[in-house]
Amino acid sequence: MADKHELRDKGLRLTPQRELVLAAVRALEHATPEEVAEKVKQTHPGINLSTVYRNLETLENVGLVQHSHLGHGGVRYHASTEEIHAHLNCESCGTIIEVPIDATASFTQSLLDGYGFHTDLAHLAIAGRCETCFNMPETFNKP
Amino acid sequence: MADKHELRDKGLRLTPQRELVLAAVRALEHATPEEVAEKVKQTHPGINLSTVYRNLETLENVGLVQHSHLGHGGVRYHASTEEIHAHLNCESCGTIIEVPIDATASFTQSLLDGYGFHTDLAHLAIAGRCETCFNMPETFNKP
DNA sequence: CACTAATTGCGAAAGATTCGCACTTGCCGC
DNA sequence: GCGGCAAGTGCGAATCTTTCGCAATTAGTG
Ligand SMILES: [Mn+2]
Ligand SMILES: [Mn+2]
Ligand SMILES: [Zn+2]
Ligand SMILES: [Zn+2]
Repeated sequence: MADKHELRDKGLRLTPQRELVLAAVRALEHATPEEVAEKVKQTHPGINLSTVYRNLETLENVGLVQHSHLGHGGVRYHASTEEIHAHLNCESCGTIIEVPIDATASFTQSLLDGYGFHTDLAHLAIAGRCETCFNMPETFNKP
Repeated sequence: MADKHELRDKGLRLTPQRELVLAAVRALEHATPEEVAEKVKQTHPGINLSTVYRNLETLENVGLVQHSHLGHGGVRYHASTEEIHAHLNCESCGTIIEVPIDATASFTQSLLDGYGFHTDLAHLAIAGRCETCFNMPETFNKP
């Protein structure tokens, strides 16, 4: 559960909705706002989807959660942790593989050297096919 | 402009709308369906947005255009060329830097070796900040 | 030129996210 | 503890983007 103080410490009011949204993001890993709402409804059935959206934005502003774009679907939220990671998103089965950011360091460095580009690999996923799906071409969903 | 035969050669009917959509994608580079429609309207004001969407899909199915996701905004289409490229998308100013795919080969190889993941860097952009925007923090648009 | 299937235009529908606004509630000071 | 007020919530409507159904049009074929 969300520690009572971490929200207050960020200057946020402590509401049941806000606590539950944060807890849901932590529990679900890479959840859409819709999925977060679904989870929160288990404990607080009356919560409104707007409230979920607003709290996700608020929690992101204070750094407790982050969003990323995994591809066709909508935005997904995950809890901020000390270990930043990139997402490898299989476009056939939707599996997400997390890659520690230092496994990508030489690549991002080369983009900096070659193009002056400061890469944020956490924000957008890297698309592709996982091993399993790659070996079953008939399952290829159109990206 | 679009060569009359290339559409027929793909088994597609040659309609003014279809030709103009293809020409617009080629002229615009990384355009949204909306932008494509806007461009086509200069020559063919009556074109319907649905027709643009349908033609983009059709042209993609025969390989003449491709879409990619640059981030928050919607899908963008560009003409298929022999040189596949990844997109570096500056989240502040929207600039897109194209990176030849072989500049990314050692990275994608490392994802294959480490995770069995077959990467398609053309489909989703790589987010970050261009040199200019990186040096003017006040311009940071929220991603 | 006539026929048929593909394509188009149009309006409505669907899905995702945002907004306006009146009502409620957490929090601060007294 | 209590009151006041700004922050937060619920609700419904508005937006924005993309898709669909269907009747009318049109490209391609012979
Ligand atoms: Mn896609
Ligand atoms: Mn984003
Ligand atoms: Zn997969
Ligand atoms: Zn920039």
